[in-house]
Amino acid sequence: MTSLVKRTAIERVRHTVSLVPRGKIASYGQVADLAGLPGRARYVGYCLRNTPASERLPWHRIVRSDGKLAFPPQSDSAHTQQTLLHAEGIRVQNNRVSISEFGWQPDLGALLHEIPY
DNA sequence: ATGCAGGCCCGTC
DNA sequence: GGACGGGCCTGCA
Repeated sequence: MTSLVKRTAIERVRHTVSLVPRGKIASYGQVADLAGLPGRARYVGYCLRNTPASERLPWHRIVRSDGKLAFPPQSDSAHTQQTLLHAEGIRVQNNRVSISEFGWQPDLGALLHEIPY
């Protein structure tokens, strides 16, 4: 299953996002770094926006570096994201989550096995 | 804490 | 080519 040939950037991004475990969150920049695309946080946002729901990516586990959700507080998307996070036991208050509490801290050694970048 | 200006890099027009 | 904007980030006021 662990294909070592995830070439295109968008596939790398999607793959990396898919590795974020339930109940944890990661930032756009973090995903970009892990995907071997340092400095391209915005690109990660672009990818998620353009990823069809059929991909079943845990897009809701991706937030800004300060823990805030990337959507306007009252938007449908923000509401959906909050609901999904809540369902995983992640508390969302004032449109933000606690990085220290829920931030994903991957084992880089193990990741090297998943993401050879 | 909150806001904003740059800077970043890619995709689209 | 050039211009513009984006589910961003960092630094500084």
